[in-house]
Amino acid sequence: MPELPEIENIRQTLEHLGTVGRKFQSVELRRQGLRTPFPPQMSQKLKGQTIKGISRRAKFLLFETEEFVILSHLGMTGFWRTEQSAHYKKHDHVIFHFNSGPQLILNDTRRFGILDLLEKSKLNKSVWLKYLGIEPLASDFSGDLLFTKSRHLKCTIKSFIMDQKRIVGVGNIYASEALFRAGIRPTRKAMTIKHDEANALVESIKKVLHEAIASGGSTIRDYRDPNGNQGGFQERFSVYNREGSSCLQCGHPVKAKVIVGRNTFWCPNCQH
DNA sequence: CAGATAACCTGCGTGC
DNA sequence: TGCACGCAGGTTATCT
Repeated sequence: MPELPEIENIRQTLEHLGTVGRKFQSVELRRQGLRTPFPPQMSQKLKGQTIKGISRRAKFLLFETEEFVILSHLGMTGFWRTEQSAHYKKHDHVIFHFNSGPQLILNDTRRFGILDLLEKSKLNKSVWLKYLGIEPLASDFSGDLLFTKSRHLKCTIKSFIMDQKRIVGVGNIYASEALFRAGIRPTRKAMTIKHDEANALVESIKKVLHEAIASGGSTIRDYRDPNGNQGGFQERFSVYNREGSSCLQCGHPVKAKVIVGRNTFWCPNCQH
């Protein structure tokens, strides 16, 4: 489900809801795990710990306490929501109970998500974060960098920008959208991207991610922020999910094709 | 070894 | 109405 803009939106919404400062009473695990087993002794370890901050790395949400970091990846269908009463829904797998304020509930239909607990000092060495690439919204993510890193690579430019070992946070929606804005076909080999195209692509990635964050992310089916609100960026897709419809820029029909296992959309007239 | 594909899991829309 | 099939925001184990 969620790519960088959705995770960032969840992070900001949780902050606005006053999650920072809450103290854990218990953690209720309603099954053994998701994609991986839940960490042992989670409730015992977190009891009495206070959430000091909520940050994001790639598509991971990180809840920091005095001693630990709770690491949450939402896979395809995961989301967090707050709930005043103990009224649970199907696929509510984890409930954070605090000393005050609403409960925080992790719901994940397909269970592709991850929830882990790490000692603070072991965070950066953890297998989850160790191999992650550069943050696309960081100032050192530049056209120069993308150009240099993509030389001699035979993979498509689409799979390049979606590879979390290289660039983090860009998933299937924003890959198509960024390539459209940059005028680059997703089928191009990464090694054929010219220097000025690399510059345009990096600018497009940053811009599309910023715009998506500002409009609350994209809701295709499951995504909700912790208040239960849908995103708004799906109404502003240029190409994603628009196969056969007219390109908003030139009127040509939008094409679709599966690339590295994911459906991919582009305008054959605007993108070269 | 880089790159492509299958598998993990549930639900929903489509077409017969 | 029912059922089979394909497809969905991600990642990784397994192939070629």
